[in-house]
Amino acid sequence: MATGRTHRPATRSRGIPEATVARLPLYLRALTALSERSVPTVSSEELAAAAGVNSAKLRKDFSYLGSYGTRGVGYDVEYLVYQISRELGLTQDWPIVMVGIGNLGAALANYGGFASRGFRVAALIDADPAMTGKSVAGMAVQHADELEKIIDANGVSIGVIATPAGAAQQVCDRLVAAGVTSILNFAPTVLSVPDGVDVRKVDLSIELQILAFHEQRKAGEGQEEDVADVDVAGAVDAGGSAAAAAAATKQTRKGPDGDVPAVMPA
Amino acid sequence: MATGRTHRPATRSRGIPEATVARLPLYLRALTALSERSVPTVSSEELAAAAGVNSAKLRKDFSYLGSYGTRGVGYDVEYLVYQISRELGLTQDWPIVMVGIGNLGAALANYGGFASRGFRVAALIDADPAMTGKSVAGMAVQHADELEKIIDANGVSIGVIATPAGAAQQVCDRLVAAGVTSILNFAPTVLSVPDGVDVRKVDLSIELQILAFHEQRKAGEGQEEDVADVDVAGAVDAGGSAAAAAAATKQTRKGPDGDVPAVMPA
DNA sequence: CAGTGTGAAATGCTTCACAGCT
DNA sequence: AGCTGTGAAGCATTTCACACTG
Repeated sequence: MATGRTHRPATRSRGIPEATVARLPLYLRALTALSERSVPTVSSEELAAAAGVNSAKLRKDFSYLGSYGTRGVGYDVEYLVYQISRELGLTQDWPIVMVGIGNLGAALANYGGFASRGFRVAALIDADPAMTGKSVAGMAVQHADELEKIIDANGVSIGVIATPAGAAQQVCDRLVAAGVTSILNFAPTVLSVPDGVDVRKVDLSIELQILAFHEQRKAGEGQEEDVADVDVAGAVDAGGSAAAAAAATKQTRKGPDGDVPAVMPA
Repeated sequence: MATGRTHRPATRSRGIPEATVARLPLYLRALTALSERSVPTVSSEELAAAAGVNSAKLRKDFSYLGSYGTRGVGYDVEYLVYQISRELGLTQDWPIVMVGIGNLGAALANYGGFASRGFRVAALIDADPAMTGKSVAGMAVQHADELEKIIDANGVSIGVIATPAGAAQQVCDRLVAAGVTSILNFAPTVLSVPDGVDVRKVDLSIELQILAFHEQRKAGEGQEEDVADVDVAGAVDAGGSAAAAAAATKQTRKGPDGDVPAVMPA
């Protein structure tokens, strides 16, 4: 009890690991699918396969929520759906505002996944007066001036930012000042927020870059040691940045661990 | 997932932790911004702040790449941009195909962040014949029939799936069969792929659900023990699922650790 | 039995703190 | 003097393996 932790007193039992929380929506989705097919129960093995994780992890995850299974049988689908929904806070209604109704914002507004899970788009907001009044996803876009009023009137505590990077921090500040305490950020910027405000970010290009890293590595399979220049898919070089090449010469760079100095224009 | 022999014994020096790889794009973004402002060098402290991480972590991350800094001074911005780009594989050109040009697909096609970082959209593909030939982001949408041909002709190894959930696995299979080995999946489904193919997923509603979890918890701040029903922002209950309530009664549920049975319709 | 729930071991990641270089 | 680079300590997460239960 009273685990003298600095971040979050976590009374006693409410210590659900962040990694587990991040997987609950996944389980929920798999369970919802089963529920729609009227499957009454699942084993940890089956559900884990459907959610794309391993079964030991799933059982451990569920153990943080309580003992919701039946030994020798498995889990009751409907019951688990309810428990996880409740744990995630989806049994209540979450009004959200979306700021920045460009291509991405419109796509998000049209995205069905929100409404189906307790989220309700209370307003679409854009700073461009030309957008005001336009209908997106069956909803009139409102001007940024209305932001505070809308947040207040609807008791909004979650905001979604889909503006260009340059506007994001400013929008964020206004959201926070108006009472929003959770932000989902699609703009490619680091947002700074006061303590007590949560920010999660989704950066589309970051994901691709991570894939590129692994993809590049695949090409260099088989033999290592000679990291020289394995060229993938016919693309040889494309010389990243000329300035970088210049800067490179003035430094005593050292490869990974005394390895080859890597491909670099002398 | 059967970790066959895929999971890299790390020949010796090439053991860059996954967590580090995931942060490299972040550093790169911060560095690019500095570079544009013609800042010549940064300290780990400054760069860490710009990237939103702590400086010890950043230094440790960089140490996996090599010794690219100068003690007493910091890191040369241009040089580091180059090194990270190279490590991520961004000094080469990555042709990608995007499948599913709905709202989200169009948003992605228009998203500037790709082109700026070595990625080149080789083709936009949609299964709907009505979309064929339409121009999106200055590019003609092509029909799904062309998929294999396009992948082959362009040497595409990265695919982006932005189709509805129902079509995703099928599209995925075709991509893989045609030679794609990295997939970025926006459809809310678990994709199964053969060994050697990487999948990363972005699920918009999952992120919101995680925020909701933390948001819900904030409301219960101050006193614990009585988890009864702290109502947030005026939203009282909204009784999740009637079916779940029914299912609930037939089970000897046990709260987190013998805690209150939680709010639940008798 | 079959399948959950969970201590305990293994692995991975972050943070500390300081030696060592410029 | 200042700041990087890194062992070692501290946490968090995953995996193992098996006692326990319906």
